[in-house]
Amino acid sequence: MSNPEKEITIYDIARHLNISAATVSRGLMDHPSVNILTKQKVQEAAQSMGYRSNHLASNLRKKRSNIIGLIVGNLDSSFMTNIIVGIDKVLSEANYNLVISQSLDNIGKEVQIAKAMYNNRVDGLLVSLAYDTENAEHFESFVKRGIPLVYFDRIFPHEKCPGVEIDNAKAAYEVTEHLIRQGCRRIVHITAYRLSSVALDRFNGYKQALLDYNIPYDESLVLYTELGIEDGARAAQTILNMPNRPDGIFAINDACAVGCLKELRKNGVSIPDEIAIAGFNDDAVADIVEPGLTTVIYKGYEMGEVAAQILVEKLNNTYTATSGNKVLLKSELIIRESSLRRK
Amino acid sequence: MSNPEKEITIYDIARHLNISAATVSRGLMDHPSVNILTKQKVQEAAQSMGYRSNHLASNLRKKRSNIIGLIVGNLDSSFMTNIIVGIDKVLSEANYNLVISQSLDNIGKEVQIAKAMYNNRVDGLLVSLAYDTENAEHFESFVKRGIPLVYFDRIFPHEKCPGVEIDNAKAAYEVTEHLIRQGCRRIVHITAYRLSSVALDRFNGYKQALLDYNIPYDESLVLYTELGIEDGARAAQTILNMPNRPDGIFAINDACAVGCLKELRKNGVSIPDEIAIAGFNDDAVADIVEPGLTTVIYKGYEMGEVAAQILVEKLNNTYTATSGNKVLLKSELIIRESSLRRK
DNA sequence: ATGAAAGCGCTAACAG
DNA sequence: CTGTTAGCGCTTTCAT
Repeated sequence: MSNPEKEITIYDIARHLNISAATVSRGLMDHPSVNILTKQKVQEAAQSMGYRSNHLASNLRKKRSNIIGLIVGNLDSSFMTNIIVGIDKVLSEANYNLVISQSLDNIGKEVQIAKAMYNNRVDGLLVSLAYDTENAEHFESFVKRGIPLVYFDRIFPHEKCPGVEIDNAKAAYEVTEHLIRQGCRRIVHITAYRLSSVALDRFNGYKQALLDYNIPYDESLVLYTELGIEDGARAAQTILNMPNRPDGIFAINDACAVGCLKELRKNGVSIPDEIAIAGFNDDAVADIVEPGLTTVIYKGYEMGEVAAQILVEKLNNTYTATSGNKVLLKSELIIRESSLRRK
Repeated sequence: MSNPEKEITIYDIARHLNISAATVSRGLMDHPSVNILTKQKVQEAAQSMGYRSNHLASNLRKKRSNIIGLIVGNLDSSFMTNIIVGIDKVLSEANYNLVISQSLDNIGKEVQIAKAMYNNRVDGLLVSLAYDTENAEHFESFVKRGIPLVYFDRIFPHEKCPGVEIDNAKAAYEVTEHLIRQGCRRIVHITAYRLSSVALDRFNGYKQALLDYNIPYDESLVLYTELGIEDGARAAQTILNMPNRPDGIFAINDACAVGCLKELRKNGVSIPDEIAIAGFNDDAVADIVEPGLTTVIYKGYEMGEVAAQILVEKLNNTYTATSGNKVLLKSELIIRESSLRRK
């Protein structure tokens, strides 16, 4: 079973062509100082002899793995799919391999993955943190070794690690403003149990909008949850039991918003007339649920591309930090029926 | 920037302990013929000196990349997420790295990915084919070189390549049977434009159920689509224009079923009373749409685990083929309101 | 139970 | 422009 045709090496080509292996190597990698004719001969021979380069050997020699690690909370969204497509495009053009792991939004798993990637000698790292990650000590080993690390979406502010994200505060401000303009005065904010930078920024956007529109901030209207569909349903119960029932809800993700919306309707609440609802992310469910969920969309593809591009630049030492080491991408409010009141 | 502490090698440990590098190597990999005391010393030294093994070097020596390639149509589903978790569990225990690529259900991209993985010298391959892949010639190079390949979910029957899937025909039979028992007599079947093995099996299950229940098979009730949400909506239009309107729909995926369901309702069709609908996969949307979509669920985690396990066994040469080289996993019909008629 | 030595296939000084 | 040479860090005969 295990004797397929022998692998061809540069030595075989060298012998065949009566030149040195070094020249073959140079010819293959298109080194400038090789005669164009020799180059041609080498490349033709490689082709016809069925040569494929041995990355293991060249990587060992160059002390690089050519592998980029990607750590995300969860792969299960079209947003993340698009991010990966963007990343993949940039990295494959730059000849890197992508090793993907999902932390399942579990900080313990994230630590473990980081360690594994460190031992596997990835050349660089792209990370979107787990929901409940509050510090980034488990990534310090990379920073210390000078292995570049770029955060995206769920970032951790760090002097050495650029972050690509949207302006969460601004987007959240716009969502809240929209609800206010629809007439909402008591707006519940459903956020994460532990305030990541993303959650915090959105929280601040929410508060700022209230402030600007002279609506008092009411602490009792902020609900801290795990952000799953069921958590949304649970939040709905809490809301139903509130003495002074709110007239608007802004959840920081769609799953939670949808769970909440469905539960409220099940209990006879009219959406958006009694309570208007908005989410965040534009997951597939946002357009499927009835009524359609108002939400914030942002382009994963672009985010992946930008993050990967920065990483490649860091790997090539051509990266020049932007101010604050952050890149902000555009996002957009999508208004659907869950928040649109007929005047 | 790039002078972090020097990497420790087995030679450093050897020197430190006044033994040979060979012994260190053996000690580190727990070789039986090494004195237990020496082993301890080696492992302690490795620990305290901050050693991490260099996979690049050992891989070169062992002529293995330690990388498994995973090719899927699309990462965007909780089903696929679970598959990957299952795969990841088995492979990381077996000390393999996972490189993931998505073909975006595009056969051209799939061919390109296969070639890249071949050149990157993956040790093995796990593949779920793109929707429109009709042959597997682009994987023959792997077979020829004796690189093990295991298909899952969307498989291509091949003597050398085991496939892990569910009993699609049986599941489709059960869906159709359920619709028939709800009183449906004219059941539309929405399937893929190109009949993959998965689509074909489901198609056959559908036909068999009709046969068993003495319902004539009507070719005009079979709709060939691209299976997206919008394609479902388009299918709904086709159905609305049918002279003799059907009373049941069985789509082979949920996205398409949901698109169809929403469009029918928009046109005033009562679901399930006028038309009952069922899908396949239990995507998140199936439980969000109203009415809830009847569908087929199967455990991705298990499928990933089994496929990866088989691959590992093939890599260790301990795999013994099952009959027909196929493994069938369980699936289950989930009945929701989209097909449940009150009697 | 341990060591010496060779070599996996490639790249990068250095020399010419 | 090309060749020589020396490793990258590890594993593995073959000795001892």
